[in-house]
Amino acid sequence: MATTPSLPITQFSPTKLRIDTTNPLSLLPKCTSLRELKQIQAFTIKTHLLNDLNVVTKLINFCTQHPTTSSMDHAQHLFDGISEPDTALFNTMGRGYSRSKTPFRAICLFVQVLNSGLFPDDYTFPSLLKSCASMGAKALQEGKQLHCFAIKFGLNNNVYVCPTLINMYAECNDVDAARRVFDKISEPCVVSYNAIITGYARTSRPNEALSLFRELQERNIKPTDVTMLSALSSCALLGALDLGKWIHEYIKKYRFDKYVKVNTALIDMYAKCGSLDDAVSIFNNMSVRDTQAWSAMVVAYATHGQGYKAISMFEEMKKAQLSPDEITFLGLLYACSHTGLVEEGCRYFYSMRDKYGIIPGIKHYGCMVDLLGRAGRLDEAYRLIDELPITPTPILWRTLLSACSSHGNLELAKQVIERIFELDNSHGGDYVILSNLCARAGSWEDVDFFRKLMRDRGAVKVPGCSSIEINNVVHEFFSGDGVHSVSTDLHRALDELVKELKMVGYVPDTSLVYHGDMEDEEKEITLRYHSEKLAIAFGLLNTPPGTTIRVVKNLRVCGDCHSAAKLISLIFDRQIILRDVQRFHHFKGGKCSCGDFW
DNA sequence: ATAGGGTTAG
Repeated sequence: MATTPSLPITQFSPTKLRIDTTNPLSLLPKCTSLRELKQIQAFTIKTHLLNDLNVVTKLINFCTQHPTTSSMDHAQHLFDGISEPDTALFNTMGRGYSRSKTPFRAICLFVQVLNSGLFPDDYTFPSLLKSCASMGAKALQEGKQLHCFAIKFGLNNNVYVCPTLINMYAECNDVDAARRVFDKISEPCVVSYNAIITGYARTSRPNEALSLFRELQERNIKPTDVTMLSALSSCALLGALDLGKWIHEYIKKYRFDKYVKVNTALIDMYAKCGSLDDAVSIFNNMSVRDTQAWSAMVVAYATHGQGYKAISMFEEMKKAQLSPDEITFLGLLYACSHTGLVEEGCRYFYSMRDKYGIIPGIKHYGCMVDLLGRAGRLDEAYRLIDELPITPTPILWRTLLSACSSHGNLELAKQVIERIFELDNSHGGDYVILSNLCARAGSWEDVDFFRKLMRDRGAVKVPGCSSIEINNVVHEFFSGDGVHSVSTDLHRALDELVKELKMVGYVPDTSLVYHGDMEDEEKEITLRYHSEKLAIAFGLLNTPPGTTIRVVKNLRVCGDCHSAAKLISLIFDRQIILRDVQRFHHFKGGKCSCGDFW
């Protein structure tokens, strides 16, 4: 492979290049390395220019463009040599700190600016606010103080400061504050729109994101590639396939498909909206694919239950000379755990650090707990969490709790729920799992104990909700809708449906119903009006025969609904694609893509 | 010398 030879020192000789020796800075645009910069700097010393603030600022700016440890050290050295820096110099140095991911230093520098009696200007705030944003919620206080200073110096309405303010609040987990800043702008530009739309998309508020996306179009403001990313991610959150397709058309029309990131967001949107085929075709048509695009495909195959394809994507990616990142590994480990490939999963987990130098994060450990737990290696999973180098989250224990539940291990489940309660006792779902486990073991006193505990602590279970999009309208159904109200056409249709299912061998699994003191018939009705059954029945009634039914559920699919969906796909010859909170289930011809392993 | 960014366990 040919490498670009580094420029020989002589090339910087002013006589050979006939360069104005009084202006060594004219060499800066051609400068490509820190070594060359130091040579230019040598000239500035010769010509007594190194005390010129403007010159030093330019040298420092060069060092901070693509910061490395040595270039930042050099910038610091240059900065320290100046006795009376001006605002511009402070700004440049501060931006360097922000870029080199040392946000705290950037903020300390701002304090120096104020103490020196200098005035911050419109260049001062963007990088400082970005520093706060990069630290997340823990920097909200600092961010608010900077906001106050921006107001004090009359810069809060500046066209460059506004979007960073919005972004800072959004990244520091206060999207509503971000919105208040946005709403005060009289004529928001597309960057401010992007900042707030992205904030909503990232905090799982897709409806607000999309309504601002519509507002932007009504105002005839031209969206950018960044707008497309957030709009697509909102569709992905909602599972809104039709809207996603519309945005895809829009992207093609305005040529946003030349951006790799937009294509990656399209892959993710199609995968999350249940159309794996479309995701694959976007990927196949991409001319340039980066690590992120490959990762999106690994995740897509994994969540659709095609573990082996996810793994082969990973192998092909390596052949394409791209290195996996932490997200690629999440997808890969996820694929292994949902396909039951325990040994492979462990091997990949260890190779992360040993071969690729990626330190496993809390989510990777989560995958490992799931992997071992599903395989019934519950004690190993428990030990893994207990010996974690990082503080476990309740989610990690909850993963193990659901493994205990599927393996019927009440003893361990009781230990695990204690560990969960140490961290969070407000999650109704945990009590329900325990109480159901106790019911299955016939331990009715324990059932009452956990039910009472849940009531006393005011812990609530999120109600199950399933939605289905038909002709651009999203219909939502809640679990138990109609159990106590007058029956409608939908309920009558569902009653008929259950009769038909029973004829082909369906037996309602009432052991999954939580309310222990109900009569069996009552339990069966509760089960019958589960949100996913209501949504599927609605889809059967309102779409032409043979159409695929796509349902999105907010929780994990219930076991009884899963059996029912398999039978429905068989007797009505319909494909049903159900997205639950963690994965996809493709029902076809009486079978599910998850192989009943979820 | 100035802004906004997709993929993330259950």
